[in-house]
Amino acid sequence: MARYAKEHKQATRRRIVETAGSRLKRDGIDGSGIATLMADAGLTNGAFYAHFDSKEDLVASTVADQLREQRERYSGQSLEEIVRGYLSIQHRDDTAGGCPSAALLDEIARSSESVKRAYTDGLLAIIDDAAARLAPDDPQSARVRTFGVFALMVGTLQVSRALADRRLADDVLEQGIQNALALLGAEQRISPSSC
Amino acid sequence: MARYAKEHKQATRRRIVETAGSRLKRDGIDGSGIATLMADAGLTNGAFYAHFDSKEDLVASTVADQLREQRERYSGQSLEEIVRGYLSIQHRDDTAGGCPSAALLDEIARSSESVKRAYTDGLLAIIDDAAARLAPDDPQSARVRTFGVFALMVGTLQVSRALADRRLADDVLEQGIQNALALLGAEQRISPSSC
DNA sequence: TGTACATCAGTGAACGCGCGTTCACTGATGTAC
DNA sequence: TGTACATCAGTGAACGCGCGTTCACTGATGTAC
Repeated sequence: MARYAKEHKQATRRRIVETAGSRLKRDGIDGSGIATLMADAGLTNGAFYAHFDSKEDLVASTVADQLREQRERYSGQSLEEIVRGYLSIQHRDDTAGGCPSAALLDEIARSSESVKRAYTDGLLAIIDDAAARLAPDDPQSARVRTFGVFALMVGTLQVSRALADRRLADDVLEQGIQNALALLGAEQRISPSSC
Repeated sequence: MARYAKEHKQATRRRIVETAGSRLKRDGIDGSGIATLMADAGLTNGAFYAHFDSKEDLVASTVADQLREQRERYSGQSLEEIVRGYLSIQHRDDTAGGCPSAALLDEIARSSESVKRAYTDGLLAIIDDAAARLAPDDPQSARVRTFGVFALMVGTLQVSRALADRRLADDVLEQGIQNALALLGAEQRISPSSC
């Protein structure tokens, strides 16, 4: 009945979403056209609408996929490793392969509700993972504090990327590591021994 | 000799730069066309190139102007007032009238060297003002620490803007205020009394 | 004071191009006989 | 085993539109006589 293995189309869709991840992070949402996104996946523009309702639909799917990938990456690392990797020079210099928040956050803020919803849901999963590790007894209370540390890391990476002075940009990253670890340390101190 | 008062053209240029500030922050760099930017200033697209070499030239000028305006705004406020104003719900909900870093940072990071240079220079002036207040005896040493607090505020505002859940977005802002004040406090403690 | 003129800020149409989206089609596939 | 066929993932040209940029022009201005 099925002329192609039923995984075929799904695999193509997954390939589009994955290559779109790099392209969107490198060139931005407004800076990436459908034809380019499809060419990255080895296809032509016409096939796009067999997989997605609209560009917005692809962006929402890609944002969700990127955050899922980030979440998996973090699951094998300690919180300190996450901070040091996130605020590393390699990550700063690899926008296309890095954190979708740092690459796209202000475009996501300007996007439709569906993109923001995909972003919120995907980010909450990451934050709740980290919060559970930070305060195993009461992860709910650690959620907002974890958001705070995450926001600090995102802002630091973005500032470092936007500075034209490389040495200054490197110093800002290093300062960000210290700030993030200080905030994490302050919060970890809360459960074992207050004051 | 001069058919128009010599301030005339400069005033028009200033008007374009000012109205472009709001438009760029609202719709992004890639999201704002020349014709729209000129219409905002009450002009038509053709006059653009009498004032600027290119769109990039306008963007660099606008980024510099926006940071100059921000700097003036902050000069009349205490550091704590700046933090509370920056991470307020009003600022979060007024992208067009707010901080250019929070609105444009990842597009600036993708921009040409000249835009990044304008951003770096404009931001350094703001940071050095704050560093001088934080550590009057040795502002140079406080520069990078001030960058750290600034980056935390930018990231927090951006995350708050991108979240689809308003209550969560408000909580993130509040947490950001506490984090920023904690980092400022920790640093102020350094000069008066260590430990 | 009144008229002719040079200046130049701003107009608006046009350039080639890429955008998001649509659609008639192609051609490789697995199935049916 | 070999041929005819239905399926449908993917093609590529086309749609109207807005992009950044160029340019021949208009028309209000202040100056010169």
